Amino acid sequence: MIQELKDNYGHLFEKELINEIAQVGTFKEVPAGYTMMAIGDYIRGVPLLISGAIKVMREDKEGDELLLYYLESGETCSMTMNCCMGHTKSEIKAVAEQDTKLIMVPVQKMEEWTAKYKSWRDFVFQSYHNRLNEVLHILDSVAFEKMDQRLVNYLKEKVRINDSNTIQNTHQEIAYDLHSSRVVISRLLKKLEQMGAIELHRNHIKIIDLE
Amino acid sequence: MIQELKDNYGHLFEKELINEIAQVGTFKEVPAGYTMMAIGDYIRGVPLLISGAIKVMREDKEGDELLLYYLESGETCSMTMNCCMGHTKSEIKAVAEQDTKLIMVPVQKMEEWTAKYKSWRDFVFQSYHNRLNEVLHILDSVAFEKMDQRLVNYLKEKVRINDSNTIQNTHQEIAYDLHSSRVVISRLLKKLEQMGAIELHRNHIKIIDLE
DNA sequence: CATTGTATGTAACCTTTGTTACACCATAAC
DNA sequence: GTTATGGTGTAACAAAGGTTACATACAATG
Repeated sequence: MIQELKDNYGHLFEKELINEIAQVGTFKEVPAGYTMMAIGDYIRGVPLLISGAIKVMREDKEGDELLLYYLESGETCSMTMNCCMGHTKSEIKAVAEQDTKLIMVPVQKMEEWTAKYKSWRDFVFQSYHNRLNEVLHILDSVAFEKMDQRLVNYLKEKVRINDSNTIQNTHQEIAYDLHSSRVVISRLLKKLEQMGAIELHRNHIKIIDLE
Repeated sequence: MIQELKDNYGHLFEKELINEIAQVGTFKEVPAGYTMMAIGDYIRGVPLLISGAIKVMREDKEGDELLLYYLESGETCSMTMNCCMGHTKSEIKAVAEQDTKLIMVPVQKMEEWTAKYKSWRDFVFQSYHNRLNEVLHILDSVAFEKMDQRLVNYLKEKVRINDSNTIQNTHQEIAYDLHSSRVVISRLLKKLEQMGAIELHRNHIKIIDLE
């Protein structure tokens, strides 16, 4: 575990902090598709990602979903901290986008380290900073852009996160992420195909050129 | 200034911190409607609100706006901190909703106090926590609700912030805040009037009962 | 009182998005 | 093979919201 911590967090944390994390943290491996947190869950710990990616979503009362952002290696979940601080339940849902390795740190340590280590403090602030910006960008997207542009952004981000030009999703799954309907997404995807930007196949989409 | 700090922040900060703030902070008074920050501005300091309220907005490239939330007394602007940390320009616009009194603290002090005072640390985290939640609620609203419901939410919030059942705005101004068009807002307001929820007048709206 | 500028009301129309319905096709299960 | 299941394509329609256009009303000013 120490080695993985050094590889992914060595440039962020001082040696003593790395050691403390190694002592109290527990290593976890979760498969793609695994639901790591649901709305209303109580928070047990703060995750530090080693590899893979986690998809973070918002949900309304009717169970409608909206993709917020992805967490990648070297990142943590501000929302989790958010909940710990407020001693409230989770307001988001988190699902492994890929097979993911991470270290869970008990929440009590958070405050202790915040006082003790400048590097931890900076990390937590930076994390809040990043998350706030990402939520703002999603808000921009939902408020100011039309569905065709949102779909293109979505596909680009998928390509980046999974580092592959093939997107392994059904139209229905994409519709859930964008909080739209399958028919609308199929329609817009078909338009993109006719423009030569993508190729449609059953259960996967090949990205040619989203310019 | 000390007295105002004690009144509004005495329950949050220890005496030494209050004294430090009083030493380095500058007291400001801004009239309703004053633009305190525009997109792209560099940040000079962190504001601590004493009285009044500040409207925080997002803007896209075309200059279209969207109301994010209001800052009230005892609150600060995480976005500002956000920008200080990243040494980036402002991503939001801030306009005084009412005549507002506040204290500006130079950004350099922020990091110093974060190490020195637990109460300041807690305040900053709490502030991030609140802002993140507010942005999430706006996102919920934009993503999951229709314009009629968003309008009702908007009117309710206006009543709360200004502590008055009369809203001093034109339909056009409301349309800007909700990123809609004047005609749509007039249409929906008229519907609310016919339902007996509000009374429409030139330049102001009287709220009767939004249930 | 006449003029001007701004706020509001309303109709007609268009675009985007969502809904329903159904056909067709690929794959896996039998 | 046949059947069942789930994914995709498409048409027809509905609803929400945005746009254009214009009438009207109010208030401030000269």
